[in-house]
Amino acid sequence: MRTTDMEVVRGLPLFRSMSEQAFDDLVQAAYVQNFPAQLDLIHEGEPADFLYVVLEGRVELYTNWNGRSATMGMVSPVTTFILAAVLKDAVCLMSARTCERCKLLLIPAANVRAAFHRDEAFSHAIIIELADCYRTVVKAHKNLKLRSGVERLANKLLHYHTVQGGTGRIVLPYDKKLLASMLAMTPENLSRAFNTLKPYGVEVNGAEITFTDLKGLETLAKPNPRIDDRQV
Amino acid sequence: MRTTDMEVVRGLPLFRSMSEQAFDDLVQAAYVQNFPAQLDLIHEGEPADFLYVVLEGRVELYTNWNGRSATMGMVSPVTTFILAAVLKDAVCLMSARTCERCKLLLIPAANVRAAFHRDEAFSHAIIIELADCYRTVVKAHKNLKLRSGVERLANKLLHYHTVQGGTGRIVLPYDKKLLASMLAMTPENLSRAFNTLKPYGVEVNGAEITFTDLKGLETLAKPNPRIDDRQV
DNA sequence: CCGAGGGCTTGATAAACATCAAGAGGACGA
DNA sequence: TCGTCCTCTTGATGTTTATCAAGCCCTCGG
Repeated sequence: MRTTDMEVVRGLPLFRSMSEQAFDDLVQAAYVQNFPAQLDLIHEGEPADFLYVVLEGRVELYTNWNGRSATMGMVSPVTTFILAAVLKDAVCLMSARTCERCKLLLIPAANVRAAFHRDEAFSHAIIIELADCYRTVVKAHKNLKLRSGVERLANKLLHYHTVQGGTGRIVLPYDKKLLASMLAMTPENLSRAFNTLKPYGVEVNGAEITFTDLKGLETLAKPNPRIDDRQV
Repeated sequence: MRTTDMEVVRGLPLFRSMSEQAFDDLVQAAYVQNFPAQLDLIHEGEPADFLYVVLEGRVELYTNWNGRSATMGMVSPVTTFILAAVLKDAVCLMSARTCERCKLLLIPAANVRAAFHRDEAFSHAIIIELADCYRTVVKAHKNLKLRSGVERLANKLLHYHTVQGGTGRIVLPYDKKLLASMLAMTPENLSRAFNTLKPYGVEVNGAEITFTDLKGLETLAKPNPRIDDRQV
């Protein structure tokens, strides 16, 4: 692993507080690998052999049942995924595939489990990380249960607007097909939802969106920190 | 706290492995309280002051947004709830209310946080508990995203059938109004969903349900351990 | 320059689900 | 005993969302 990659990983809240020794052990056993776009990394139902860390590119978590498919989440750099399955030594509940070319760090599951038994600071960091994961899924669940498709889109747009500096103009970070599946809707309905938001000052131009009536949009969206904010 | 209550709590996976000392400290600070039915215990958005343990009765976790309401889960004895918020010292993401008369153990949040910093076995138990919580919500999310209302009902019935001994006959543990909100549907649609299942050998008689074509029902329901099983 | 394919949009149609209204039946207290 | 309340069910209707089909536009390779 390149030194810069290692420093970035070391800087994550999950690894920041663990001992030098324990971190070195973990990194020794791990390896970095590049994957092409659209490659299946994990199939749900299989054991979790590695804790993954996304260094570059984006990974989609999804799930299947009875011929249907649903996107469960997107993982951006620099974040870990399938931590819970690794810790429990259980099968994965979700599948994962690369959206684009990705650079990933793979840490063998057994080493992660050994590390948290040996390093107390690490196990405390895991507790916070797992609590965050849990709360993230609860928020996603609330988003889906309480809001219509249009409302989910409106809040997602406001979220991007905040993240991208609040200039009244954003660029969608994904193509609309992927955005649709993140919002649990079909591409057709995403298109219609954008039309529904037109009277609220949402102007679409390819991946570029401008807002001419932010207050109106917020009145519709009614953003809520306990659904929309990462850090709550 | 009565001795028998204390023994039951001590026997939970979350508390089983912690030291005598640490458990005593926790219990000293805690207190048992009885609550009437339909009482609000927690409002989402408020700080998590206590870790709750349900000793008797059932508690509903729910959430509100923009005038709408959704049931997020039911807590049965003997189980804890709002662990994640307590550990993070964060606001609750869900509200909680008693369904019936309840006996609860309330452990002050600060004591829980102190305990996991002091007792390593406890922090390991917390990790497993949080991983379980996480995976439970992921399963609930999959259930909602991938299945129709009728399919969710069919799987819930099969689940009860297994839990209640597989005799071809079950008794619903909740009234149908609550069952409906657990299945994320209206009472009207639950009633219609039961009718849809009639051709699959599901006979309803108040809270008592008999199955005359389990194979047919399973063909429709397509139960999946990674959605329906508690222990996966 | 053309043609193929993919992303995106739009319209028509159908399925799933919620809402509103009404009524049957049972529990309970006056 | 009666009336009231509540649960549950059923029908009619409207909303939301998915599906199917078609077409536009852009890119890319020949």
